[in-house]
Amino acid sequence: MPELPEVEVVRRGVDRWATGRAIAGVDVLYPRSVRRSPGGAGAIRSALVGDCFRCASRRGKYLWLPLADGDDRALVVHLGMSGQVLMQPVESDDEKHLRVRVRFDDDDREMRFVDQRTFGGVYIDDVLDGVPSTIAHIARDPLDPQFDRAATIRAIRRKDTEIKRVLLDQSVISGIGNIYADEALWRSKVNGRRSTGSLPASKVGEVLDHATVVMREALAQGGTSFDSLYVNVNGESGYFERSLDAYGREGEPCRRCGAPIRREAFMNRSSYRCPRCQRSPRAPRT
DNA sequence: CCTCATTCCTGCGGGC
DNA sequence: TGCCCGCAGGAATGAG
Repeated sequence: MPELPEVEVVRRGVDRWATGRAIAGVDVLYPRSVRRSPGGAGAIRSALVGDCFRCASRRGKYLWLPLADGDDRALVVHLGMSGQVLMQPVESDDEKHLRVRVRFDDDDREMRFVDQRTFGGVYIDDVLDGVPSTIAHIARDPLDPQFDRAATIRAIRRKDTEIKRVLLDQSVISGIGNIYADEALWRSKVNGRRSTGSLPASKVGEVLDHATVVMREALAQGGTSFDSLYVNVNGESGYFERSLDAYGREGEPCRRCGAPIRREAFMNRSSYRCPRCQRSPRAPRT
């Protein structure tokens, strides 16, 4: 499940291998994957062919590739649940779930958007003030140099809801998904059901800092794996099995206190927490 | 304005 | 052995 670290790995790979190369063609093999693109496959093709990507940018879990000649337009990529971007030799077989292919004039590798569950997609968008218009509502992520920690703490505490919900709210802070939310809460010893109002600003800051650190650590691990030419532009950070303390560890002992990690339903998905380190709030929210 | 449930999708694995 | 069903969850959407 690509969250900020995985998407950043993809960004680095694309930035390195796909920019500056003249685009020869675009094949859309599955229209659903371009459903957010006005004009569909044809519009994507006419926007890209003959142009080239200037660089690869990212905010939260969104990636975009600004066009060099296009008047401030970009190809936006969102990986959703299962999206990958692969740089593949032109002669290699299509992946089973290959959705979009970008071919280049040179003979080097082509860029492939592969997505099994099709929650993700690619689309053309206008760039306004440096950000595609469709992601203007996405807040800056903690790895953004212009991320405003104090303002984010205020924004979180302004919300009248549970802390985990806000961590997942991309309009408040972006890049955090279910996995890193659980990890940050475990490190902070905070139960995700705690209401934002019941947490002092200092504790919210602690959660934020843990989220930042855990994502940096994941990035440091994932960043090494894409160095090969088979650009691991696929969002696998390798962080999963090795270093997670809470997520997916139901029944396994908490690495701090030994109590078995508990899985609970939350927002139509799962939350993992230590029942001893992350006690339930005393009273239900009123 | 704000919060929250619903919806999209398909492979996998457990249970029978 | 094979089928069915639950589960995985990011984020747009519309209801309340």
